[in-house]
Amino acid sequence: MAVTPPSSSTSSSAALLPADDFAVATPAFSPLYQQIKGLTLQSLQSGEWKPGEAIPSEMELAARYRVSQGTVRKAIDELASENLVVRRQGKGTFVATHAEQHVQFRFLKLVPDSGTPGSEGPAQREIIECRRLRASADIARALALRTGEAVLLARRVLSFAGTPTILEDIWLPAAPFKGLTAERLADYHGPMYALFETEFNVRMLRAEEKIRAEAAIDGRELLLKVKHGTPLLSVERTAYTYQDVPMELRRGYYRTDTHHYHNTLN
Amino acid sequence: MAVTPPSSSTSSSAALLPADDFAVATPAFSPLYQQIKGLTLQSLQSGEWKPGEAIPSEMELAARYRVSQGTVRKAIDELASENLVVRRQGKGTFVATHAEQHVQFRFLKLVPDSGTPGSEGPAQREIIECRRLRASADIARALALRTGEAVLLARRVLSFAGTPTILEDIWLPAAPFKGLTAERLADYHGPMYALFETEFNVRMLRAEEKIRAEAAIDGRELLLKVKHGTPLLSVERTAYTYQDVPMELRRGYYRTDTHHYHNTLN
DNA sequence: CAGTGGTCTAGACCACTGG
DNA sequence: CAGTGGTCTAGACCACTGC
Repeated sequence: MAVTPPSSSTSSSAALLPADDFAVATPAFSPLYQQIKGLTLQSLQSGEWKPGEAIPSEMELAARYRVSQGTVRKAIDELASENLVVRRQGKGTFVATHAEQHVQFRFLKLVPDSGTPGSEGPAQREIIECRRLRASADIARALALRTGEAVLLARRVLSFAGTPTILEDIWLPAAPFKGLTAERLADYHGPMYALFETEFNVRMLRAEEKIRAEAAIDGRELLLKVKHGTPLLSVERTAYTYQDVPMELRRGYYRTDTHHYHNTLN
Repeated sequence: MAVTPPSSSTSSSAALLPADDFAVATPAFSPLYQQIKGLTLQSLQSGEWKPGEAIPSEMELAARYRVSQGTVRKAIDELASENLVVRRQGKGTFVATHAEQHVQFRFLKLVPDSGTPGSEGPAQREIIECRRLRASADIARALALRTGEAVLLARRVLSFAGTPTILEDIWLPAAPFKGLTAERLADYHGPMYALFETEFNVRMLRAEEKIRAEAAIDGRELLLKVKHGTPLLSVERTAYTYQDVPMELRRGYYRTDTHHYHNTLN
């Protein structure tokens, strides 16, 4: 079980973790590398290594957990494929970050119809408002809060080449983001998720989107400077941190006259 | 180089493939497993193993290519992660197929707002028309044809629970799909891509989509039974077969009053 | 029970990065 | 040059499937 000297070999099925000697519901065979992955995940979540930093080398981790390098490798492979960690040959393995990541907006799939993503230069941002309020039933459900709990709401417009293109409302649970102000948001240059990492120790790892077509009404036509009733892409995104805990709900309206949402299916 | 007896070891960098002893432009280090992957890809493409069939076991492939099982394993791992092949423990590795795949519509990301995908029962299909015509400039570009080359156009409506929900125009290059008729399409029950596999030996492996919001006009409002000007999701999908050759262009219009496009970001 | 994919090890060497 | 991730091997054993 990864602690025995070189006697016969392997074994695996036994536990490295506390495990379930009692109350076994499912035999639940868990490969060693999955356990290593879980432990590494815990270290990531606990902040033992910060975003952008290197984690210990495969050899070090192998020694720490008393397993072979190959087993650590497989664990880290999975973390890398989930974008929690980035491997760099010859340098090390690094905790993924939304900052300095050559793709500035990892979760934004809106691209210009012509030209490469980012060819329009950086987006101009304008914070319309930033308030603290109580979660309505649907917001609370999306953020796994109770109705009435405190949330922050930021509304902003992103413009490309001077054309307002994205209008979004961003809901955040107030507790983890204590102290976030409109000024802080407005002054920060760089991806919002990078600010969340450095200031609030909140890492967005994964997101789900629900996309619909909706007419520009209720003032959205004014903020995006389109005619009343213009079809817009409605993108509702829930972003999750460790343990699949939702930490952000974003309701965006995208103009699709000069841009489109790009997706790849495998 | 995978052909040497157990002397010292490995080597890899040398070629299993014809390789580049001359005219070396890039040193282009190619790991052995990538070469095995390439060879396996060729076998898949040539039809040596048909969709749904098992490919040789890892041991057999290792013997065939004179490499270790682990190297074959890594090659197949990548093919599996690209959904070209499906592993089933205890049974073998199988060529992926769009038929009998528990997800009936692998590339359709429209799901009902409530209930699980497919909970509405099977979609009703209605072929509106199916014609042979000459490719316009933009269709030709998307399908990597020359303007004026023969293409097939099928227009159909998919309904869920009696509600027309999807209207799509499907363009196919005429040559590979010789003999495809409206009757064949209408009579076939099951995923269209499954029919393509069995009847025309065309496998859709990957697709890209461009999504916009557009108003229902030009008769689309009639086919989808919505008011003129209703916002619809416009989904333009290009599907690719081996070697990234485009084999289908699909322009769909989705109603999003009862359904939404669902996407996961990692 | 044999055959398949899945896990694990120990050790070797290769490719890349930086001092 | 040493250190890191990346490749490859040979061999053992485990888990799952089906006869």
